[in-house]
Amino acid sequence: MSNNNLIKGSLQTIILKLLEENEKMYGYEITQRVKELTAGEIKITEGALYPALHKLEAEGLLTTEIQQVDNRVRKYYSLTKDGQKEVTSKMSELQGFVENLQRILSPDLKPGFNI
Amino acid sequence: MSNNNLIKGSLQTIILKLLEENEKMYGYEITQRVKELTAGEIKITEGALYPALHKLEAEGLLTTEIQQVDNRVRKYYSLTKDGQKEVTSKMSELQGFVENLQRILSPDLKPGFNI
DNA sequence: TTATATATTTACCGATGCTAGGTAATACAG
DNA sequence: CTGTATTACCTAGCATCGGTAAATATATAA
Repeated sequence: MSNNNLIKGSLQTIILKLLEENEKMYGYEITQRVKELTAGEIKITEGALYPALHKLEAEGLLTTEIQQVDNRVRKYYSLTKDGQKEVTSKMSELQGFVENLQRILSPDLKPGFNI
Repeated sequence: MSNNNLIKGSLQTIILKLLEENEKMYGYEITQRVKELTAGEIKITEGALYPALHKLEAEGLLTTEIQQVDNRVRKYYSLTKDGQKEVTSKMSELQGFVENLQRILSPDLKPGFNI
């Protein structure tokens, strides 16, 4: 689905942040939301997403809850307390990185930046 | 030197952009410049930098020129014409990515963004 | 002489995401 | 009724990218 080699390292942050905003999402929903938000420019592949979700769950940052919808099983993910802390941490890490990237790539301007 | 897993995919862009600005740089110089610009927060490791430089050279985006400085060999890199085109391309790609990241991670604000 | 800074190189490793396939139910078109 | 698309999840194996750590070599300071 995606040929974007830049996502590396930010997928976890994306997942966590979306779950911070939505409280409860299932995998497929996440892929669709990201597609929507970026007008189809970033597509999270299932091969990347599901292993990432499982890893975050194994780390105790997410919990799951299975729901039956039209005879179809849906697995909802939501943040644990550790997960909530981690969002903040990951977000500021990413913000810091983008700021540094800016310092390297745009030597002229050094304004405040928020993400 | 670095534990930043976010650089993935942007190292080439960093190298190319620095060479666009400086016209001629050697490897060690690049690591030091990045360190300076980011107050030591981003450190390009040699194990990442030199292979990347060799790859860019093999792709015809960079050319090299050896200089003797104090009995020490220094390998200067500079952009080829293809390299100059590639900087523009890579920069807008990265900018586009950061914009998309913003749309995902900061659902509130959608201002113009430059990098 | 030992450590530090400059300067380049490379073999091997680890993390992360992608490809491509499987499973399964629903819905719609031919 | 069959094929295709959509929804929804999972995973083995691969590819890419950067990091670790070591080697090599010179100069300089402690």
